[in-house]
Amino acid sequence: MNTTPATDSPAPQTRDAEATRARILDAALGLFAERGVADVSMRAIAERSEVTKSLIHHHFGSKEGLWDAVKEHAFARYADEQRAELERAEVADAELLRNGVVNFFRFLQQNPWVVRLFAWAHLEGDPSCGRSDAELVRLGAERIRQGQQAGVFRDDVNPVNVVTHFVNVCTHWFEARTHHAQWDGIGSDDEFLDDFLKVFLDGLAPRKTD
Amino acid sequence: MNTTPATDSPAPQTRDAEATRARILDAALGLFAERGVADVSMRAIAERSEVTKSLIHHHFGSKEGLWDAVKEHAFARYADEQRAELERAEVADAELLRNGVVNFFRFLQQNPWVVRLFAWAHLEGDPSCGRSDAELVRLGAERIRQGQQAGVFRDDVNPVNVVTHFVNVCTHWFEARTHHAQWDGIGSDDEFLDDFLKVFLDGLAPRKTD
DNA sequence: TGAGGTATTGACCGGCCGGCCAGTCAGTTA
DNA sequence: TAACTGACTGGCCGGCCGGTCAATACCTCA
Repeated sequence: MNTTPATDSPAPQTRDAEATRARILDAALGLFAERGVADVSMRAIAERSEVTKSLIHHHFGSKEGLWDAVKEHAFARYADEQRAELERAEVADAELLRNGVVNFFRFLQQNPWVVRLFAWAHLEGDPSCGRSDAELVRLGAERIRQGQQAGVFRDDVNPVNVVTHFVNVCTHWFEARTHHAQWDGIGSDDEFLDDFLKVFLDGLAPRKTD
Repeated sequence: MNTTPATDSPAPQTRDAEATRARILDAALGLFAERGVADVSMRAIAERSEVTKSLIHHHFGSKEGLWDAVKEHAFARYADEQRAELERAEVADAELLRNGVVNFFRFLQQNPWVVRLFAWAHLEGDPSCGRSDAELVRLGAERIRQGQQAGVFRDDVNPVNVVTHFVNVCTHWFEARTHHAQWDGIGSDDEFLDDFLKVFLDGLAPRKTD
C-alpha cells in the first residue's frame, strides 16, 4: 500500500557501512515521522535499527545531524519525483494541471511518512525543506503563467497563489487525516480529490468577458 | 497585532488560585505552541509563569493533564467564536460563504498560537480537537447544502468536502507560513486570500446547463 | 482568635537523556 | 605478515526529566 521505512530492513550479516547508514536512516525516518524528533530517543533508534547508539553517533555525529540527514534523504526522493513529473509535461493546459494535482495527491497518499516528516519540520520552523521546494513551486507557477498567457486559465490571479492553493489542500488533507476522519459525511481520498478538482479547475477557467 | 499568551501576565501580588491557573495555562500555551509538548519541560513552564514546578502539578496533576487543559482552553475560545459566527448568519448564499471564509481566515491570522497548537495536536493524533469541531463542520456543511438546494452553489459536490477544501487552504496557509515565505513571488495574506476566494467561489457557482 | 483547608514552596527521587571514550574487530594496503 | 583505517561495541558521564512529599504561608470562616 505504501512505503514503510519503519519496518525492519534485512539483518546485518557482514560489515557494510552504507547499508548500516541506510538502516539507521530508515529507522529514524519512521520514528521521527511517527512521534516527532523531540519524543524519540537515540536509544529507540538504535534498538529499531539493531545497532548500538554509539554507532549512530559515529555515522551522524549527533541527534541533530541525524535529523538533518533524514530530512535531506526524504526530501531528495520527493523533489526528484516531483521535478521529473513537472519537466516531463510539455504544454500548460487544464489537463496538465489536473494531472499535476493528481500526481501530487497520489505521491502524498503513498508516502504518509514523508508528509508527517515535513509537517514536523514546518512546525520546527526548519527552513531547509521550504528552500528546496521553492524551485518546484517556481516551475509549477511558470506553467500556470504559460496557461494564463495561452488563455486557458484566468489571468487575474497570482500563479504562485494557484500553486499554493492546491498544495495546501492536498498537504493538509493528509496531515490532518485523523482529524477529518471524525467529521460526519466526509468521504474517501478519491471522492475528496474529485470534488476539489471540480471546484478548483472550474474556478480557474477564464472569466466570461461580459 | 495578535494575542500573545506567551508574554508575561501581571505579576502575582496575592494568592489567587484562579489567576495562577490562568498564568500557568498562558505560559504553557505559548511554549507548547512554539516548541511542541515533548520539547517543553515543566521547569520551563514554571519559569515562564513565575511559579514553582510543584505548583503546576498541584493544579494540573501531570504534564499530560496540563496539555489537555491547554488544548481545551484554547479550543473553547476557537469553537465559541466560530459557532457564534456560523449561527449569526441567516441565509446561505455566496456572500455568506465569502464572509465565512474571511472570518475563518482572520481568526487564524489573529491567533497564530492556536493554529500551531492544533497542528501539534494533529500530529500527535489527538482526537479531541477533531471531535469537537466536527459540530462546526456539520453546521458549515449544512449551510452549503442549503445553498445547493437554493441553486446558488453547484450541487455535484459533497458539502463536507467544500468545507474541508477551504478549511485546509486557510489552515495550511498559516501552519506552513515560514515554509511558503521562501517561495519566489508569493504575496501577502490578503493577496492570497483574495486569489483563493476568486477561484473557490467561482468554482462553486452552479454549472451552466448546456 | 484559632482551626482547617488550600495555595505554595524547596528539597529530593529514580530514571532516562544525549554524548563521549577507550578499546575491539574486520578489511585494506604495503 | 605487519601497519593502518574505520566500522563497531559497551560502559560511563553529567545533567535534565517528570513526579513526590513534608513543611510552610496565607485565606476563610466559625
